[in-house]
Amino acid sequence: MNHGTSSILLVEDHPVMRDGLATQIRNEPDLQICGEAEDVNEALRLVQQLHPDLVIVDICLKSGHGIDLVRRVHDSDPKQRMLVNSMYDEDVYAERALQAGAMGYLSKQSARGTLVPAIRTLLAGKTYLSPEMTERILRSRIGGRIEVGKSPIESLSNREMEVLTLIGQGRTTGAIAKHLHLSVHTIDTYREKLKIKLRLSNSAELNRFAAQWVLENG
Amino acid sequence: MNHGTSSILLVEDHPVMRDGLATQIRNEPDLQICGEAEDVNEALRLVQQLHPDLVIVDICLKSGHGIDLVRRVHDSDPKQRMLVNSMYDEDVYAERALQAGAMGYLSKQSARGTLVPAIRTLLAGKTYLSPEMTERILRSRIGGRIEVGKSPIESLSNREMEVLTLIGQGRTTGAIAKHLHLSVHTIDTYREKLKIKLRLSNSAELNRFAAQWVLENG
DNA sequence: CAATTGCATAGTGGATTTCACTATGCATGC
DNA sequence: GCATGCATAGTGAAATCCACTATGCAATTG
Repeated sequence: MNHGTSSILLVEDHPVMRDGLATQIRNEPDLQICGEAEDVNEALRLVQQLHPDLVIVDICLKSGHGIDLVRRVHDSDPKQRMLVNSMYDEDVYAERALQAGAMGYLSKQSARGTLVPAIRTLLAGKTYLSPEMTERILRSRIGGRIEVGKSPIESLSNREMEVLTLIGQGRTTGAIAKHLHLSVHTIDTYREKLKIKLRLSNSAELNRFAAQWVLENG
Repeated sequence: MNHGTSSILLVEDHPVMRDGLATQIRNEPDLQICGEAEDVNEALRLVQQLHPDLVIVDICLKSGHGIDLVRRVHDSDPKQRMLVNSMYDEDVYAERALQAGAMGYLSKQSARGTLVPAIRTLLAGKTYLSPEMTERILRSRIGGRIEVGKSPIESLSNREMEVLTLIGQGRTTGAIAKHLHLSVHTIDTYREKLKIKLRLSNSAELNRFAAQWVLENG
Protein backbone atom coordinates (compact mmCIF):
# COMPACT_ATOMS: atom_id res chain seq x y z
CA MET A 1 0.00 0.00 0.00
CA ASN A 2 2.90 2.32 0.43
CA HIS A 3 3.96 2.50 -3.18
CA GLY A 4 0.67 3.91 -4.52
CA THR A 5 -1.31 6.77 -3.11
CA SER A 6 -2.52 6.46 0.46
CA SER A 7 -6.15 7.06 1.36
CA ILE A 8 -7.06 9.16 4.38
CA LEU A 9 -10.38 9.50 6.17
CA LEU A 10 -11.00 12.72 8.07
CA VAL A 11 -13.22 12.63 11.15
CA GLU A 12 -13.72 16.20 12.23
CA ASP A 13 -16.86 18.15 12.92
CA HIS A 14 -15.35 21.57 12.72
CA PRO A 15 -15.64 22.72 9.11
CA VAL A 16 -12.81 25.23 9.21
CA MET A 17 -10.52 22.71 10.83
CA ARG A 18 -11.45 20.17 8.20
CA ASP A 19 -10.48 22.64 5.52
CA GLY A 20 -7.18 23.23 7.24
CA LEU A 21 -6.35 19.54 7.34
CA ALA A 22 -7.54 19.03 3.77
CA THR A 23 -5.43 21.89 2.45
CA GLN A 24 -2.24 20.49 3.93
CA ILE A 25 -2.96 16.98 2.75
CA ARG A 26 -3.85 18.02 -0.80
CA ASN A 27 -0.42 19.56 -1.17
CA GLU A 28 1.01 16.05 -1.10
CA PRO A 29 0.46 14.26 -4.42
CA ASP A 30 0.62 10.77 -2.91
CA LEU A 31 -1.96 11.43 -0.21
CA GLN A 32 -5.64 11.37 -0.95
CA ILE A 33 -8.65 12.17 1.18
CA CYS A 34 -11.10 9.35 0.58
CA GLY A 35 -13.84 10.58 2.89
CA GLU A 36 -14.94 12.91 5.65
CA ALA A 37 -17.16 12.23 8.64
CA GLU A 38 -18.69 14.54 11.23
CA ASP A 39 -19.77 12.12 13.90
CA VAL A 40 -18.96 8.75 15.39
CA ASN A 41 -21.56 6.70 13.54
CA GLU A 42 -20.76 8.16 10.15
CA ALA A 43 -17.08 7.58 10.85
CA LEU A 44 -17.58 3.94 11.81
CA ARG A 45 -19.59 3.33 8.66
CA LEU A 46 -16.97 4.93 6.43
CA VAL A 47 -14.09 3.06 8.05
CA GLN A 48 -15.85 -0.24 7.37
CA GLN A 49 -16.71 0.76 3.85
CA LEU A 50 -13.54 2.44 2.66
CA HIS A 51 -10.80 0.78 4.72
CA PRO A 52 -8.61 3.87 4.53
CA ASP A 53 -4.88 3.62 5.08
CA LEU A 54 -5.18 6.23 7.81
CA VAL A 55 -7.93 7.83 9.86
CA ILE A 56 -7.42 11.28 11.35
CA VAL A 57 -9.72 11.76 14.34
CA ASP A 58 -10.51 14.92 16.21
CA ILE A 59 -10.71 14.44 19.96
CA CYS A 60 -13.96 16.25 20.48
CA LEU A 61 -16.88 15.55 18.26
CA LYS A 62 -20.44 16.75 18.48
CA SER A 63 -21.86 13.38 19.31
CA GLY A 64 -19.58 11.28 21.44
CA HIS A 65 -15.94 11.52 22.13
CA GLY A 66 -13.10 10.95 19.68
CA ILE A 67 -11.49 8.51 22.10
CA ASP A 68 -14.61 6.36 21.97
CA LEU A 69 -14.38 6.25 18.21
CA VAL A 70 -10.73 5.25 18.34
CA ARG A 71 -11.51 2.44 20.74
CA ARG A 72 -14.40 1.14 18.68
CA VAL A 73 -12.45 1.20 15.45
CA HIS A 74 -9.51 -0.45 17.16
CA ASP A 75 -11.78 -3.18 18.52
CA SER A 76 -13.13 -4.02 15.10
CA ASP A 77 -9.80 -3.72 13.30
CA PRO A 78 -6.67 -3.50 15.46
CA LYS A 79 -4.53 -2.81 12.40
CA GLN A 80 -6.34 0.35 11.40
CA ARG A 81 -3.95 3.28 11.68
CA MET A 82 -5.35 6.29 13.47
CA LEU A 83 -3.91 9.72 14.16
CA VAL A 84 -5.60 11.74 16.87
CA ASN A 85 -5.75 15.49 16.46
CA SER A 86 -6.41 17.52 19.56
CA MET A 87 -7.34 21.14 19.78
CA TYR A 88 -6.73 21.42 23.46
CA ASP A 89 -3.83 23.15 25.08
CA GLU A 90 -3.11 20.43 27.55
CA ASP A 91 -2.23 16.94 26.57
CA VAL A 92 -4.54 15.26 29.03
CA TYR A 93 -5.78 13.09 26.23
CA ALA A 94 -2.51 11.94 24.71
CA GLU A 95 -1.97 8.80 26.74
CA ARG A 96 -5.64 7.95 26.63
CA ALA A 97 -5.64 8.19 22.87
CA LEU A 98 -2.68 5.84 22.55
CA GLN A 99 -4.19 3.39 25.00
CA ALA A 100 -7.42 3.42 23.05
CA GLY A 101 -5.56 2.32 19.95
CA ALA A 102 -4.31 5.41 18.16
CA MET A 103 -0.82 5.34 16.70
CA GLY A 104 -0.19 9.04 16.82
CA TYR A 105 -1.19 12.18 18.66
CA LEU A 106 -0.97 15.75 17.44
CA SER A 107 -1.64 18.51 19.91
CA LYS A 108 -2.47 22.12 19.31
CA GLN A 109 1.09 23.00 20.16
CA SER A 110 2.45 20.93 17.35
CA ALA A 111 4.49 23.16 15.12
CA ARG A 112 3.22 24.12 11.71
CA GLY A 113 4.12 21.40 9.28
CA THR A 114 4.14 18.45 11.66
CA LEU A 115 0.92 17.08 10.24
CA VAL A 116 2.41 15.62 7.06
CA PRO A 117 5.46 14.07 8.78
CA ALA A 118 3.10 12.56 11.35
CA ILE A 119 0.96 11.09 8.59
CA ARG A 120 4.01 9.61 6.87
CA THR A 121 5.32 8.16 10.11
CA LEU A 122 2.04 6.37 10.70
CA LEU A 123 1.82 5.16 7.11
CA ALA A 124 5.30 3.70 7.57
CA GLY A 125 3.86 1.68 10.45
CA LYS A 126 5.51 3.66 13.21
CA THR A 127 4.15 5.66 16.11
CA TYR A 128 4.14 9.44 16.04
CA LEU A 129 4.35 11.62 19.11
CA SER A 130 5.74 15.08 19.63
CA PRO A 131 9.21 15.14 21.22
CA GLU A 132 7.75 16.64 24.39
CA MET A 133 5.11 13.98 24.71
CA THR A 134 7.61 11.21 24.06
CA GLU A 135 9.81 12.62 26.76
CA ARG A 136 6.94 12.91 29.18
CA ILE A 137 5.63 9.41 28.62
CA LEU A 138 9.06 7.83 28.84
CA ARG A 139 9.78 9.62 32.07
CA SER A 140 6.52 8.55 33.66
CA ARG A 141 6.86 4.96 32.48
CA ILE A 142 10.47 4.34 33.38
CA GLY A 143 11.23 6.36 36.43
CA GLY A 144 8.02 5.69 38.28
CA ARG A 145 8.95 8.52 40.57
CA ILE A 146 6.52 11.12 41.75
CA GLU A 147 5.74 13.52 38.95
CA VAL A 148 5.76 17.12 39.97
CA GLY A 149 2.57 18.99 39.37
CA LYS A 150 0.63 15.88 38.53
CA SER A 151 -3.02 16.70 39.02
CA PRO A 152 -5.57 14.20 40.23
CA ILE A 153 -7.33 14.96 36.96
CA GLU A 154 -5.20 12.31 35.35
CA SER A 155 -6.69 9.63 37.56
CA LEU A 156 -10.09 10.21 36.03
CA SER A 157 -11.59 7.71 33.65
CA ASN A 158 -12.71 8.89 30.22
CA ARG A 159 -16.34 8.94 31.18
CA GLU A 160 -15.59 10.86 34.34
CA MET A 161 -13.66 13.45 32.38
CA GLU A 162 -16.53 13.78 29.96
CA VAL A 163 -18.98 14.40 32.79
CA LEU A 164 -16.60 16.88 34.40
CA THR A 165 -16.48 18.84 31.18
CA LEU A 166 -20.24 18.93 30.90
CA ILE A 167 -20.57 20.07 34.52
CA GLY A 168 -18.05 22.81 33.81
CA GLN A 169 -20.15 24.00 30.91
CA GLY A 170 -22.90 24.73 33.39
CA ARG A 171 -25.18 21.83 32.69
CA THR A 172 -27.70 20.32 35.04
CA THR A 173 -27.45 16.71 36.15
CA GLY A 174 -30.63 16.06 34.21
CA ALA A 175 -29.31 17.78 31.10
CA ILE A 176 -26.12 15.74 31.21
CA ALA A 177 -28.10 12.52 31.59
CA LYS A 178 -30.17 13.40 28.55
CA HIS A 179 -27.10 14.40 26.57
CA LEU A 180 -25.33 11.11 27.26
CA HIS A 181 -28.49 9.00 27.13
CA LEU A 182 -27.98 7.78 30.68
CA SER A 183 -29.98 7.71 33.89
CA VAL A 184 -29.72 10.71 36.20
CA HIS A 185 -28.62 8.22 38.85
CA THR A 186 -25.61 7.37 36.77
CA ILE A 187 -24.59 10.98 36.39
CA ASP A 188 -25.13 11.35 40.09
CA THR A 189 -22.74 8.48 40.72
CA TYR A 190 -20.16 10.11 38.46
CA ARG A 191 -20.48 13.32 40.40
CA GLU A 192 -19.78 11.46 43.62
CA LYS A 193 -16.78 9.70 42.08
CA LEU A 194 -15.45 13.01 40.84
CA LYS A 195 -15.76 14.56 44.26
CA ILE A 196 -13.80 11.70 45.79
CA LYS A 197 -11.07 11.62 43.17
CA LEU A 198 -10.66 15.37 43.08
CA ARG A 199 -10.94 15.65 46.85
CA LEU A 200 -13.83 18.07 46.80
CA SER A 201 -16.21 18.12 49.69
CA ASN A 202 -19.51 19.02 48.12
CA SER A 203 -21.39 19.72 44.96
CA ALA A 204 -20.73 23.45 45.05
CA GLU A 205 -16.98 22.87 45.06
CA LEU A 206 -17.28 20.37 42.25
CA ASN A 207 -19.19 22.88 40.15
CA ARG A 208 -16.60 25.53 40.81
CA PHE A 209 -13.70 23.23 40.04
CA ALA A 210 -15.32 22.02 36.83
CA ALA A 211 -16.04 25.56 35.66
CA GLN A 212 -12.43 26.61 36.17
CA TRP A 213 -11.10 23.48 34.58
CA VAL A 214 -13.21 23.94 31.49
CA LEU A 215 -12.10 27.54 31.22
CA GLU A 216 -8.44 26.64 31.38
CA ASN A 217 -8.39 23.39 29.48
CA GLY A 218 -11.12 22.47 27.04
CA MET B 1 -13.16 50.92 3.02
CA ASN B 2 -15.81 48.69 1.62
CA HIS B 3 -15.16 49.31 -2.05
CA GLY B 4 -11.51 48.19 -2.04
CA THR B 5 -10.08 45.05 -0.58
CA SER B 6 -10.49 44.53 3.13
CA SER B 7 -7.54 43.56 5.30
CA ILE B 8 -7.86 40.80 7.87
CA LEU B 9 -5.57 39.90 10.76
CA LEU B 10 -5.66 36.29 11.97
CA VAL B 11 -4.94 35.60 15.62
CA GLU B 12 -4.78 31.85 16.00
CA ASP B 13 -2.10 29.65 17.49
CA HIS B 14 -3.25 26.41 15.95
CA PRO B 15 -1.45 26.06 12.62
CA VAL B 16 -3.96 23.74 11.00
CA MET B 17 -6.82 25.96 12.03
CA ARG B 18 -5.00 28.96 10.64
CA ASP B 19 -4.66 27.21 7.33
CA GLY B 20 -8.34 26.42 7.37
CA LEU B 21 -9.27 30.04 7.91
CA ALA B 22 -6.74 31.26 5.39
CA THR B 23 -7.98 28.87 2.71
CA GLN B 24 -11.53 30.07 2.99
CA ILE B 25 -10.54 33.73 3.03
CA ARG B 26 -8.22 33.44 0.04
CA ASN B 27 -11.10 32.21 -2.06
CA GLU B 28 -12.57 35.71 -1.81
CA PRO B 29 -10.78 38.14 -4.12
CA ASP B 30 -11.70 41.22 -2.11
CA LEU B 31 -10.46 39.87 1.21
CA GLN B 32 -6.82 39.88 2.10
CA ILE B 33 -4.94 38.48 5.05
CA CYS B 34 -2.61 41.22 6.18
CA GLY B 35 -1.00 39.39 9.05
CA GLU B 36 -1.05 36.45 11.43
CA ALA B 37 -0.34 36.32 15.14
CA GLU B 38 0.08 33.44 17.54
CA ASP B 39 -0.18 35.14 20.88
CA VAL B 40 -1.69 38.16 22.58
CA ASN B 41 1.35 40.42 22.51
CA GLU B 42 2.11 39.80 18.87
CA ALA B 43 -1.54 40.39 18.09
CA LEU B 44 -1.66 43.70 19.96
CA ARG B 45 1.46 44.87 18.16
CA LEU B 46 0.07 43.96 14.75
CA VAL B 47 -3.30 45.56 15.40
CA GLN B 48 -1.57 48.85 16.26
CA GLN B 49 0.73 48.62 13.29
CA LEU B 50 -1.59 47.39 10.56
CA HIS B 51 -5.00 48.70 11.61
CA PRO B 52 -6.75 45.86 9.84
CA ASP B 53 -10.38 46.15 8.82
CA LEU B 54 -11.13 42.99 10.78
CA VAL B 55 -9.41 40.84 13.37
CA ILE B 56 -10.35 37.18 13.69
CA VAL B 57 -9.48 35.94 17.17
CA ASP B 58 -9.40 32.40 18.44
CA ILE B 59 -10.80 32.03 21.94
CA CYS B 60 -8.01 29.96 23.38
CA LEU B 61 -4.46 31.01 22.77
CA LYS B 62 -1.23 29.63 24.19
CA SER B 63 -0.46 32.68 26.20
CA GLY B 64 -3.50 34.39 27.57
CA HIS B 65 -7.09 34.17 26.66
CA GLY B 66 -8.67 35.39 23.44
CA ILE B 67 -11.26 37.28 25.45
CA ASP B 68 -8.51 39.26 27.14
CA LEU B 69 -7.14 40.21 23.77
CA VAL B 70 -10.56 41.34 22.61
CA ARG B 71 -10.99 43.45 25.71
CA ARG B 72 -7.59 45.07 25.37
CA VAL B 73 -8.01 45.85 21.72
CA HIS B 74 -11.48 47.19 22.39
CA ASP B 75 -10.15 49.43 25.14
CA SER B 76 -7.54 50.96 22.90
CA ASP B 77 -9.75 51.23 19.84
CA PRO B 78 -13.49 50.70 20.36
CA LYS B 79 -14.10 50.80 16.64
CA GLN B 80 -11.88 47.86 15.78
CA ARG B 81 -14.00 45.08 14.34
CA MET B 82 -13.34 41.68 15.83
CA LEU B 83 -14.77 38.26 15.08
CA VAL B 84 -14.28 35.59 17.72
CA ASN B 85 -13.79 32.03 16.57
CA SER B 86 -14.41 29.33 19.13
CA MET B 87 -13.45 25.71 18.90
CA TYR B 88 -15.56 24.64 21.79
CA ASP B 89 -18.75 22.70 21.48
CA GLU B 90 -20.70 24.86 23.80
CA ASP B 91 -21.12 28.55 23.59
CA VAL B 92 -19.86 29.32 27.07
CA TYR B 93 -17.87 32.18 25.66
CA ALA B 94 -20.32 33.78 23.28
CA GLU B 95 -21.80 36.44 25.53
CA ARG B 96 -18.48 37.11 27.18
CA ALA B 97 -16.92 37.71 23.80
CA LEU B 98 -19.58 40.23 22.86
CA GLN B 99 -19.34 41.97 26.20
CA ALA B 100 -15.60 42.21 25.77
CA GLY B 101 -16.08 44.09 22.53
CA ALA B 102 -16.29 41.55 19.74
CA MET B 103 -18.86 42.12 17.03
CA GLY B 104 -19.30 38.51 16.03
CA TYR B 105 -18.99 35.00 17.35
CA LEU B 106 -18.52 31.79 15.38
CA SER B 107 -18.84 28.52 17.24
CA LYS B 108 -17.66 25.09 16.28
CA GLN B 109 -21.22 24.24 15.34
CA SER B 110 -21.35 26.96 12.76
CA ALA B 111 -22.16 25.36 9.45
CA ARG B 112 -19.52 25.13 6.77
CA GLY B 113 -19.44 28.36 4.88
CA THR B 114 -20.62 30.69 7.61
CA LEU B 115 -17.17 32.20 7.98
CA VAL B 116 -17.25 34.39 4.89
CA PRO B 117 -20.81 35.67 5.47
CA ALA B 118 -19.82 36.46 9.05
CA ILE B 119 -16.79 38.40 7.84
CA ARG B 120 -18.90 40.38 5.39
CA THR B 121 -21.52 41.13 8.00
CA LEU B 122 -18.87 42.59 10.30
CA LEU B 123 -17.23 44.54 7.50
CA ALA B 124 -20.65 46.05 6.79
CA GLY B 125 -20.65 47.28 10.38
CA LYS B 126 -23.22 44.83 11.66
CA THR B 127 -23.13 42.18 14.37
CA TYR B 128 -22.87 38.52 13.43
CA LEU B 129 -24.24 35.74 15.58
CA SER B 130 -25.50 32.30 14.69
CA PRO B 131 -29.30 32.06 14.49
CA GLU B 132 -29.30 29.91 17.63
CA MET B 133 -27.23 32.37 19.62
CA THR B 134 -29.32 35.30 18.40
CA GLU B 135 -32.45 33.48 19.45
CA ARG B 136 -30.98 32.68 22.83
CA ILE B 137 -29.85 36.20 23.54
CA LEU B 138 -33.02 37.80 22.27
CA ARG B 139 -35.14 35.51 24.38
CA SER B 140 -33.17 36.41 27.48
CA ARG B 141 -33.51 40.13 26.91
CA ILE B 142 -36.92 40.77 25.52
CA GLY B 143 -37.25 44.37 24.55
CA GLY B 144 -33.68 45.34 25.28
CA ARG B 145 -31.25 45.61 22.44
CA ILE B 146 -27.84 44.05 22.67
CA GLU B 147 -25.57 46.48 24.40
CA VAL B 148 -22.04 45.37 23.99
CA GLY B 149 -19.44 46.50 26.44
CA LYS B 150 -21.80 46.86 29.35
CA SER B 151 -21.84 44.04 31.80
CA PRO B 152 -25.05 43.14 33.62
CA ILE B 153 -22.80 42.71 36.65
CA GLU B 154 -23.09 46.44 37.11
CA SER B 155 -26.79 46.19 37.82
CA LEU B 156 -26.16 44.05 40.89
CA SER B 157 -26.68 45.43 44.36
CA ASN B 158 -23.90 45.13 46.93
CA ARG B 159 -25.53 42.23 48.69
CA GLU B 160 -26.10 40.42 45.41
CA MET B 161 -22.47 40.87 44.45
CA GLU B 162 -21.40 39.54 47.82
CA VAL B 163 -23.51 36.43 47.37
CA LEU B 164 -22.22 35.99 43.82
CA THR B 165 -18.67 36.02 45.11
CA LEU B 166 -19.44 33.44 47.77
CA ILE B 167 -21.15 31.20 45.21
CA GLY B 168 -18.11 31.53 42.99
CA GLN B 169 -15.90 30.40 45.84
CA GLY B 170 -17.74 27.13 45.76
CA ARG B 171 -19.94 27.57 48.81
CA THR B 172 -23.25 25.91 49.48
CA THR B 173 -26.44 27.90 49.91
CA GLY B 174 -26.48 26.78 53.52
CA ALA B 175 -22.88 27.77 54.09
CA ILE B 176 -23.51 31.22 52.65
CA ALA B 177 -26.54 31.67 54.87
CA LYS B 178 -24.50 30.80 57.94
CA HIS B 179 -21.65 33.04 56.87
CA LEU B 180 -23.92 36.05 56.42
CA HIS B 181 -26.19 35.22 59.37
CA LEU B 182 -29.22 35.06 57.13
CA SER B 183 -31.94 32.57 56.38
CA VAL B 184 -31.31 30.04 53.62
CA HIS B 185 -34.49 31.36 52.05
CA THR B 186 -32.88 34.74 51.72
CA ILE B 187 -29.85 33.33 49.97
CA ASP B 188 -32.19 31.38 47.80
CA THR B 189 -33.95 34.59 46.84
CA TYR B 190 -30.61 36.19 46.00
CA ARG B 191 -29.76 33.27 43.79
CA GLU B 192 -33.02 33.74 41.91
CA LYS B 193 -32.40 37.47 41.56
CA LEU B 194 -28.90 36.82 40.28
CA LYS B 195 -30.18 34.39 37.67
CA ILE B 196 -32.65 36.97 36.42
CA LYS B 197 -30.22 39.88 36.36
CA LEU B 198 -27.41 37.90 34.81
CA ARG B 199 -29.77 36.18 32.38
CA LEU B 200 -28.86 32.68 33.44
CA SER B 201 -31.42 29.97 33.05
CA ASN B 202 -30.66 27.68 35.96
CA SER B 203 -28.59 27.09 39.02
CA ALA B 204 -25.88 25.19 37.17
CA GLU B 205 -25.26 28.16 34.90
CA LEU B 206 -25.22 30.51 37.86
CA ASN B 207 -22.56 28.40 39.56
CA ARG B 208 -20.45 28.35 36.43
CA PHE B 209 -20.80 32.08 35.87
CA ALA B 210 -19.93 32.84 39.49
CA ALA B 211 -16.85 30.61 39.40
CA GLN B 212 -15.55 32.29 36.26
CA TRP B 213 -16.31 35.73 37.56
CA VAL B 214 -14.46 35.12 40.80
CA LEU B 215 -11.49 33.80 38.84
CA GLU B 216 -11.25 36.94 36.77
CA ASN B 217 -12.27 39.53 39.32
CA GLY B 218 -12.93 39.18 43.06
C1' DC C 1 -47.09 64.40 49.49
C1' DA C 2 -48.45 60.00 47.71
C1' DA C 3 -46.92 56.72 44.64
C1' DT C 4 -43.52 54.10 42.71
C1' DT C 5 -39.31 51.73 42.55
C1' DG C 6 -35.45 49.15 44.42
C1' DC C 7 -33.32 46.60 48.08
C1' DA C 8 -32.93 43.30 51.95
C1' DT C 9 -35.18 40.00 54.08
C1' DA C 10 -38.09 35.64 54.57
C1' DG C 11 -41.79 32.09 53.71
C1' DT C 12 -44.46 28.14 51.01
C1' DG C 13 -44.78 24.01 48.29
C1' DG C 14 -43.71 21.02 44.64
C1' DA C 15 -39.87 19.47 41.59
C1' DT C 16 -35.19 18.32 41.32
C1' DT C 17 -30.62 17.36 43.11
C1' DT C 18 -27.48 15.88 46.52
C1' DC C 19 -25.46 12.41 49.26
C1' DA C 20 -24.32 8.15 51.13
C1' DC C 21 -25.33 3.81 50.37
C1' DT C 22 -25.81 -0.76 47.68
C1' DA C 23 -25.51 -3.48 43.38
C1' DT C 24 -24.57 -5.77 38.77
C1' DG C 25 -21.96 -6.83 34.63
C1' DC C 26 -17.80 -6.52 32.33
C1' DA C 27 -12.64 -6.09 31.77
C1' DT C 28 -7.95 -6.34 33.22
C1' DG C 29 -4.36 -8.12 35.89
C1' DC C 30 -1.90 -11.02 38.92
C1' DG D 1 -9.87 -17.40 40.20
C1' DC D 2 -10.01 -13.37 42.72
C1' DA D 3 -9.21 -8.55 43.37
C1' DT D 4 -9.61 -4.12 41.25
C1' DG D 5 -11.56 -0.67 38.39
C1' DC D 6 -15.08 1.04 35.36
C1' DA D 7 -19.84 2.01 33.64
C1' DT D 8 -24.16 1.65 34.84
C1' DA D 9 -28.41 2.19 37.96
C1' DG D 10 -31.29 2.12 42.19
C1' DT D 11 -33.08 3.80 47.21
C1' DG D 12 -34.35 7.17 50.66
C1' DA D 13 -33.63 11.11 53.37
C1' DA D 14 -31.82 15.79 53.34
C1' DA D 15 -30.88 19.78 50.79
C1' DT D 16 -31.67 22.66 47.03
C1' DC D 17 -34.06 24.72 43.26
C1' DC D 18 -37.74 27.39 41.42
C1' DA D 19 -41.66 30.14 41.07
C1' DC D 20 -44.41 32.32 43.79
C1' DT D 21 -45.90 35.82 47.59
C1' DA D 22 -44.83 39.18 51.30
C1' DT D 23 -43.03 42.92 54.52
C1' DG D 24 -40.39 46.93 55.90
C1' DC D 25 -37.48 50.54 54.61
C1' DA D 26 -35.17 53.76 51.79
C1' DA D 27 -34.87 56.90 47.74
C1' DT D 28 -36.96 58.92 43.82
C1' DT D 29 -40.45 60.98 41.22
C1' DG D 30 -44.75 62.84 39.44
